[in-house]
Amino acid sequence: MPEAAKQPENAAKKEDRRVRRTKKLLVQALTDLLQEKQVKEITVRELTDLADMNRGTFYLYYKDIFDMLEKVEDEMFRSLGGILARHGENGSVLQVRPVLLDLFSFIGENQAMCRVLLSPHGDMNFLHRLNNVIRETCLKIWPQAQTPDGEAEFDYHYSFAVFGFAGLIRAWVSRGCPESPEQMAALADAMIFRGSLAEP
Amino acid sequence: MPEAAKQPENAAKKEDRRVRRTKKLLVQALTDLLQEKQVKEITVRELTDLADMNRGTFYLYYKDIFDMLEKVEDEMFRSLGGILARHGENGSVLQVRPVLLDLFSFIGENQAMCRVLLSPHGDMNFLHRLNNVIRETCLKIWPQAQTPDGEAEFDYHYSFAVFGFAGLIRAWVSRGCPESPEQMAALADAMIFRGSLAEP
DNA sequence: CACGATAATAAACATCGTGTTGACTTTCTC
DNA sequence: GAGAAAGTCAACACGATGTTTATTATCGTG
Repeated sequence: MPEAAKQPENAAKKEDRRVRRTKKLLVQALTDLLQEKQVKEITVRELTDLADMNRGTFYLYYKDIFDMLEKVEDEMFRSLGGILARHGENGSVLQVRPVLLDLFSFIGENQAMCRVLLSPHGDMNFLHRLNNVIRETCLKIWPQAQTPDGEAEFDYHYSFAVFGFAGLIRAWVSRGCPESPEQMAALADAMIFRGSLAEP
Repeated sequence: MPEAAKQPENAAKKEDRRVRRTKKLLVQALTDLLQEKQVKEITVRELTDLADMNRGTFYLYYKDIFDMLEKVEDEMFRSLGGILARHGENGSVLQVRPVLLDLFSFIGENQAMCRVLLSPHGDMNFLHRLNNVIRETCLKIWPQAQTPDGEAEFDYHYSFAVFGFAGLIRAWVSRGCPESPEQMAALADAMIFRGSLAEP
């Protein structure tokens, strides 16, 4: 039985306009609510009320609020992965500054979501996923960084760097990103490689 | 009507033995549950079931699960505040290394709670409170650190340092604290003041 | 444009956790 | 030992959940 490929596995095919609209409204509502309360305090009812849609519609796409947050993060990491991959594809040794610049540009474009994810109401899992993505990318495309002094040592250095990086991002977006991505890239570069509280 | 001071406002007075036992059981149960699931997924019922006590008893002390977590964190920050205050009381300029040593010792003693608070299931608010405590302490007892280059600049440097510090702690406790507090203090010192990915 | 397909709505449902109450039993402190 | 306070047990109304059904609105395509 042929049962021809009705829906192409290639999910790149654009979604129905109604679906896009619904998801966008839900994400917008979630972003708004996350500014004033914890994820755990948000109910499906108030989310759909704010988005002005039927409660049942939510369950067409998400299992619960947390599942939704995770899928939103998935989308961010998909973009992030693309950025990191582009810097590693030419085979040469990674240049740090351009990567940082692209990262800060991307973050600036996604201010609202980054702000809530790193806020006190935010999601610790986001930090951990960020840690893993950057760590593994560095392992792949930055050979000389591997095992500076044992596996644990490596873990410690990267945990510090990535969490510190996240802290910098948090401070930046919570101020509304007044500095340019170039300035922030330079600042991050200095703090990662020469110390965050070092005397100049 | 006299209504003499029945319960002394001085809360330092030891609690009833039953209260101590109940709270300890609840904290233990919470710590256990946080190892396998998000805060938001924990119900009062399963918490009290695990602690083997009546559900109503929980509400004698806490409003809900999140309120409980916050009170547990309060206790940690109370201890932490004491540690930081002791280093600042002699009036002299702060010595960084001894502070770091005491911090890592304290964290080692509170491994279980630190592990869950900084895990993917953890609490972002904990990170922010940590940030504020350390930042304000430094402002008080470390005069030369004030406004290295404007208020924003100061914020960026401390956010990086404190979040990085938290990342280091996370990596350490998630490995079971195999290194000594002395080793970790030295490592943290180096990363904060000379960079986390600097060449040696 | 008109068609079939599919997304969204509306209402109803059982289920579960919540937070609070009152009467009781146990345990602590003095 | 006596009085006070903590813990237990059962019950309650309430609200959010997740699922279902029939119905309507909107979409993409030929």
